[in-house]
Amino acid sequence: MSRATVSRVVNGVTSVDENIRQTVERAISSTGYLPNLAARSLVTRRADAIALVLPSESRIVGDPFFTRIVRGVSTVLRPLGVHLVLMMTGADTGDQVVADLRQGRLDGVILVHTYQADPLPTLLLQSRQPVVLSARPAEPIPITYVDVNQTAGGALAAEHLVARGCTRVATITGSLDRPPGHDRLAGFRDAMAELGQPDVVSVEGNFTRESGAAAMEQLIAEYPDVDGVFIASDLMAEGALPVLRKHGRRVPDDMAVVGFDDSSAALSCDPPLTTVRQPVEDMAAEMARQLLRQIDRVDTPIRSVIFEPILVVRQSA
Amino acid sequence: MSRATVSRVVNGVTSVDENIRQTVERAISSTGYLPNLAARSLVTRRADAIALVLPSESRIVGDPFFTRIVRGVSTVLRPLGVHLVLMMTGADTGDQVVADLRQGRLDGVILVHTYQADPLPTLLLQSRQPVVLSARPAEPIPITYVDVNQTAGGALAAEHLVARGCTRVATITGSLDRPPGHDRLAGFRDAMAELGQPDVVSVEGNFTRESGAAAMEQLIAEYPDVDGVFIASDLMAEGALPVLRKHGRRVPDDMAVVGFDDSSAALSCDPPLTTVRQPVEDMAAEMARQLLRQIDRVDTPIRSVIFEPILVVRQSA
DNA sequence: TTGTAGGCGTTATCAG
DNA sequence: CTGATAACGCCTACAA
Repeated sequence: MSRATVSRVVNGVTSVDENIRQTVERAISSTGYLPNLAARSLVTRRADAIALVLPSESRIVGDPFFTRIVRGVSTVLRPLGVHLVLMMTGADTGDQVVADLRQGRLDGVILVHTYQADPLPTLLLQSRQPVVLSARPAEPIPITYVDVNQTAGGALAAEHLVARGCTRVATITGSLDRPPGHDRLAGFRDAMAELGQPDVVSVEGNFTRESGAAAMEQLIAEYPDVDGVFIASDLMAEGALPVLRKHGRRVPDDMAVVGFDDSSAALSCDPPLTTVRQPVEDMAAEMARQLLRQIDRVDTPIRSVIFEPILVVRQSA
Repeated sequence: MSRATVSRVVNGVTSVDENIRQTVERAISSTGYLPNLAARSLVTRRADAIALVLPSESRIVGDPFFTRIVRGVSTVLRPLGVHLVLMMTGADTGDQVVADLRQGRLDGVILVHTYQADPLPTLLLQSRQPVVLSARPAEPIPITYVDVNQTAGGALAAEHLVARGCTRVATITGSLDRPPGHDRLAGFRDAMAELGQPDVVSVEGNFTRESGAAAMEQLIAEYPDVDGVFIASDLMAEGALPVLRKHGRRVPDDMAVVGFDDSSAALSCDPPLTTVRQPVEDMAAEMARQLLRQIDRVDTPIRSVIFEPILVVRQSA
C-alpha cells in the first residue's frame, strides 16, 4: 500500500475504499503513527500557528481580561490544532513578527491593545498579512477589528445611576485622546442628556489607579454635592474608593459608583463594584475567527465586529 | 554558488571564505531572503517552540504572577527565536501536548502550577520529553523543577512581625496538603519558635479570598488578643482585611498583616500589603534555561533550583 | 480508486 | 573551502 493512500486516509479524503481505509486506520492506531507537521507545513505552506501580541507594560496583562482573551481565542483555535504563540511587545517585536510570518512560522497575528503610534498594524497591512485588532484603532486605517460598543457602555452606566435615584451625577473619564476614553464619555453624556440631566460634571483621568484617586479628590473638593459617579475603568475606581472612604462618604449610600471593565479590581474593591462588562471571551473568539478567515483566503474584505456590553450590578451602585 | 554554501553562511559556519561570505550576505540583504523554517525544522528535527501550560481555573492567571512568568521566559526565549506556545489546561491538554511533541511541533514543556493529580508530568517523563515544573510536585517524582524557598518565606514573615513588636502572633495557612501551604506554615512556625514565640495560632484556609475572610472571622472570635498575622497568600489577605475593618481593628496598629506572593491584590489592598515576594521573572527564566538544556541534550540530569524570596514592606505591617 | 514520481526548502555527508 | 547529492516526511498532480 502506498504512502499516497495513507496520506489520503490521514487527511480524510473521501475517495478511498472503505476496506483499505479501515486497514490503514488500524495500522495507524496500532503503530501510534502521527504525521510530522514540519513536513506537512513545508508543502501546505501553513504553520498552523498564530501570534497573540500583547503590550508588555500594560495594566491589561495581569488582569482577568487577558486570561479571558486567551480563553476565548483558544476555544476557536484548539479544536483546529492551531497554536497560539504569545508575544509581549518589545523593541523588536514588529520585525520579529513580520519575519516569522514570512518564514512560514506564523499564519497571522492578533494585536491586542496596541498603543497609538504602533507601526505594526500598518506594517502588516502593507505586507498583506492576516491581522486583527482588539479594538478600533485611533487612526482610521482599513483593518479588521473587534470592539465593544463603548458608547453603549457609557449609556448603561448613566441609566443605572439615574434609575437608582442619583440627581447630581459626575464622571471620571479615561484618556480622552484614546477611543475608549472618548467614546465612554460620549455615550455617558448623551444618555444623561436624554435622561434629563444634561449637566454632567467630568474630570479627566488616564486609566491608572493614581489618576482615579486624584480625580476623585478633585471631584469631592469642587463638587461636594455629587451623589453618583461613572468611572471609566475599574482600576481608576479602585483608586477612587479609598478617597471616598477617607472623606467619610459611604458607597453606595452617599455616592453611587459604576466602573467599567469588570476586571479583577471590581471584585476586590470594597464594596464590590457595579461595572460594565465586555463579553471578552466572545470578542476574542470572534477575533480568532476573523483571522482564520483571512488566512483561509487572501483578500477577505475588511470587517469590524461590535459587541454589546452588559451591566454587572454589585454593591457600589 | 551552491545552496550548501549559502546555508553555511546563514548558519554562521566559520569555514567559509571571507569574500564569498560577503557576497552571499550582500545578496541576502538585497533580496530580503529569509530561510523557510518549516524546511529547516524538517531536517533539524527542532520546532524551536516550547509550550507553557497553565491551569485554566487558576487564580494564578489573571494575576501579575502570570505576566511575570511570561516575561521571564521570554527574555530567554526571544533572543534564541524560540516560540512560546500558550496552552490552558483543558480536557485533552495532556494528549494534545504529547502529540505536539511527537509531531515535532514542540520541543519541550513548562508546566506551571499543575494540580496535584495531573498525569501530565509523569506522562512526559515516561515518554522522555523535556519538561520543567514551576514548583516542587506534591509527590516526589524525578523531575526538574524551579521553586521558591517557601519555608524561608514563612520565616521572613515571622521575623518581620516579631521585629515590629507583635507579641501574640497567628497565621492563616493555605491548603496544608499542598507543598506551598505546608512549607510556608512550617517555615513560619519554626522561625517563630526560634524567636521565642512557640505558641503560634493557626487557622487553615485554602488560598481563596473567601477562605481568608472566613479564617479571619474565626481568628478574631477565638483569639481576640492576636496582634499580628501571617496570611499565606495575598488573595486570602484581601479577603481578610475587610473583616478586620468590619470588626474595627485598624491595620497595622491593632493588627499587623503580612501576605505572600506580592500579587496585584497586595497593591490594591487598603492598606497596601507587606508581603513576601518571589523572584518570579528570574525563576521563569531559569525554567526556560533548564528546559533548553534538556532539549539540547537528552539525558540531562534532573535538577531542582531554589530561589530565595524577599520581603516587600508596605503599610500593613 | 490507487500508485508513481516529483517537489516543498533546508541541512548534512562526502568527495573533490 | 566548496559543491554535488541525498535525505527529511509529506502532499499532489498525473497516470494507470
